[in-house]
This record gives sequence, C-alpha cells and structure tokens, in this order.
Amino acid sequence: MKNKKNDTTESLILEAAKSIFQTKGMDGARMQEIADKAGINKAMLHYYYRNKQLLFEAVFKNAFSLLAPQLNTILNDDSSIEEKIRNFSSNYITFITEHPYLPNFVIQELNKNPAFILKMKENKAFPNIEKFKKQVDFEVQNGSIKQIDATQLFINILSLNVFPFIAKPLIMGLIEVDDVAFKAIIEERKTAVANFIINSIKL
Amino acid sequence: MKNKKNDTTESLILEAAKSIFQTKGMDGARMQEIADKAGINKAMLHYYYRNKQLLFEAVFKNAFSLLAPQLNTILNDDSSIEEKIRNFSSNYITFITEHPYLPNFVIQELNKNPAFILKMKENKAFPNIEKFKKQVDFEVQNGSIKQIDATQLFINILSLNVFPFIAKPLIMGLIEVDDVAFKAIIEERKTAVANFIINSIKL
DNA sequence: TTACGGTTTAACCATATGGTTGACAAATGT
DNA sequence: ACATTTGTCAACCATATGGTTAAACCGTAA
Repeated sequence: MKNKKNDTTESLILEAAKSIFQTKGMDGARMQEIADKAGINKAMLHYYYRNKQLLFEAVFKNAFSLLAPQLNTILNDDSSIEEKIRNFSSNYITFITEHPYLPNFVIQELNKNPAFILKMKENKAFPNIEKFKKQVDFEVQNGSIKQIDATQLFINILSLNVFPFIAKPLIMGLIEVDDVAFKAIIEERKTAVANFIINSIKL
Repeated sequence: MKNKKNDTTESLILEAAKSIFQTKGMDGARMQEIADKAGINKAMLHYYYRNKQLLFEAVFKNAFSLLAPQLNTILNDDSSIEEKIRNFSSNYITFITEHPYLPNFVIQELNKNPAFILKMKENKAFPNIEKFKKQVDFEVQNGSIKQIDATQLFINILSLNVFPFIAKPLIMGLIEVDDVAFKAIIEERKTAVANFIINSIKL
C-alpha cells in the first residue's frame, strides 16, 4: 500500500527522513534509523544527499514550503480582515491536524539555528506581511475594526492557531484531558479562535 | 563575580547543565561540554548525577518548578478574571524575558517525551485548573463576561503569552524586525495581550 | 600520626555514529 | 556486443560519546 508519491529511492529516503527528523529533530535523528525506515542501505543516504546536514535541510525546506502557503492565505488574499481570520483559523487547524509534527519541527529547528530563516527568505514564496499591515491600518482608519497594531494582531492570530499544537502535551497535562477530548477541543477551535479574535477587534 | 547560589561542585554542575540543556536540548547536549562549562572533570557529573538522563531530569524538574508558580497566579488567585488576565500577562512576560529559554525547553522536551508530564504531576504544586474553570463559569452566568468556554479561554491566554517566545526566530523572520524591535513588541504585549483578551470577553 | 570518608582526576573502555570505500549489478548509450 | 554511467550494498574507518576505574587528594576525627 505504498501510496506516497513515487517510490524512487530518492523519495523513499526523503519520506523516511521527514518522518524521523520531524519527530526526533536534527540531533535526535540517526542516519541508520532513516535508512532502515526507507528500507535501504545507509550508504544510499550519502549517495543521494551527501551528508546528514544536507538531508536535514532538504527535509526542512520541504516542511517550510508547506507552511508558507498557509500563511499567504492570510497575508495576500483579497478578502476582508474578518474573512481572512475565519478562513485562516479554519484552514490552518485542518491542515495541521493532518501534519501534526510540522509546526513544532520548524519552530524548534529555527530556535536551534535562527540564521536558518535567512535561507528560507531566499525562497520566492516566503510570506510577506506588508499587504496585511496596510489592510489592517486601512480598516482601522476606515472604522470597520477597532484600533490595533497590525503586527500585534498578526502575532495574536498566529499564537492562537499554532500554540495548541506545539504545546499539546503540556496543555493536555494542565487541563487534564485525554487524546480524544483534546481533539474535540481543537476541532472546536476551528471556529472558536476566529470568533475570539473578531470579538476583540470588532466595534 | 560568581553570584549564582552556592558554588559547591553540585550546584556548579546544575547551573552548567541548565545552561547547556536549555539551549541545546537533551539530544544536543554533550556531557563534556557541561563539564567544561562547570569547570570540572567529566567524571564528576557521574559522581553527582549518575548519568545523563538523571542530570537532565534534575534540570527539567527545576525548570518546570519555576513555571508552575507563574501559572498558579492565574489559576488559584482570588482576584477577578479581568485582574487575573492583566496580572498574568504582565508578570509572565516579565518573567520569561528574564528566563528566555525556559518555555521552549519545557515544551520541547515534553513533546519528545509526553509521559514526562505525569512525573511533574506528582509534584504538590502542579497547577490545577478547576478553580479557574468555576470562576469563569460563574462570571459568565453572572453576566460580568461574555459566554466562553473556560478551557478555551485558558488555552488562549497561554497561547498569546507564551507563543511569541517560543516562535521568536520565526516571528522575527516573518515580520522583519531585528532584536531591538522585537523586544519592544514584547514589551508592548505586557499590556496589549491583556487588552486584547479582555476586549474579546467583556460585554 | 594515622586512618578514613568524601571528593577529584587522568586514563581508559565499549559502543554508537557519521561517513567512506571498493566491489558489483543494473541501466543506458553507442 | 561493449563501454560507460548510475545505483546499491557489505564491510570498514575515525571519531565522538556516555560511562567506568583506580589511584590520588584532602580535611578531620581518633
């Protein structure tokens, strides 16, 4: 039942590396484990990706390139701020539910190596916040939303949507729920987060 | 100018281990590096803490025990919800600014080992959310705040306050600011976050 | 003074780990 | 059919790493 993309050796490696790196991080991952998961010899990893660092970067860029379009939904789309917030919250939570390790992986490795974000910026599709800022400022002037700093609003939107996935084990411990209940809470957030934000900024 | 606690060998080790583990994580940390930082022989680490795992757990518990009281501020204090939100946001952001690696460290290692939260729960001071829930429900009934689920509100408060620290490199990249500007944004959040939340729940 | 317990060190050990090599097979081109 | 490139593997290598050991050091109490 191999349904992922091709099963060329190269993509077998990438899939295996993705799964190992995203759960264990750069430091925790072992080349041997990746090779085993891919069902190939360890030498193959080096044949296709030279060394651990380059294999890791391939995985990281791939992960980041999945997140970027999500952000562009809220940054470069043409709808109103309110619509954007509703769309983003719903879409993002759905998306991450299907890729639960993504945000934690990206954020964690970015913390260990902050300069890495520069490499990501070289990418054409790197999210740009300018349009969003202008729009918020405009809607504030316009009187369609309350006075608020666009950057702070952006950080808030991100926080409310991303944090629960990153802090899942902590939150589950604090609010004392099991996996099923947590899932339900996340599901509810698809609309609850947007409502919460909009409540705060609408007049 | 050694001003940290004692400078017994044991606490020298703990301080060094804290600094290394919190920046590099369990996997990234090297016993030799900890020994060097503590200015002692590597064998000493094992003499005082048997092995890497136990040394790590000592550091982790210590870190967690610093965060718990912060949470109890919002959970078990007697003020109104609104006051709690203002106090917590301001206090927490101040506190983390002084211990920037703490939240990321705790959350990261909890992700790698979710069962760890159980060990933390054995601690008497482990935060309990019940009082907070009752209070929110009461204030909702009471008509002093809008209808909102207490658990979701709690997650929101946590998200808005904690996330910016965890995702600092990502956020800095996205909103294109340097360290100084980021610091200013964080400073502003000491009040802005509370305002944002309260705006959302007040009638 | 000496015996003793806790402390500290240098040297050592076993294993894990990222990476390499050389042989060999499977395609691919001519 | 033959040569050349590309892909794959088992075995190997150098080093890093967590952990151990045996001896030395040092204060102190008998």
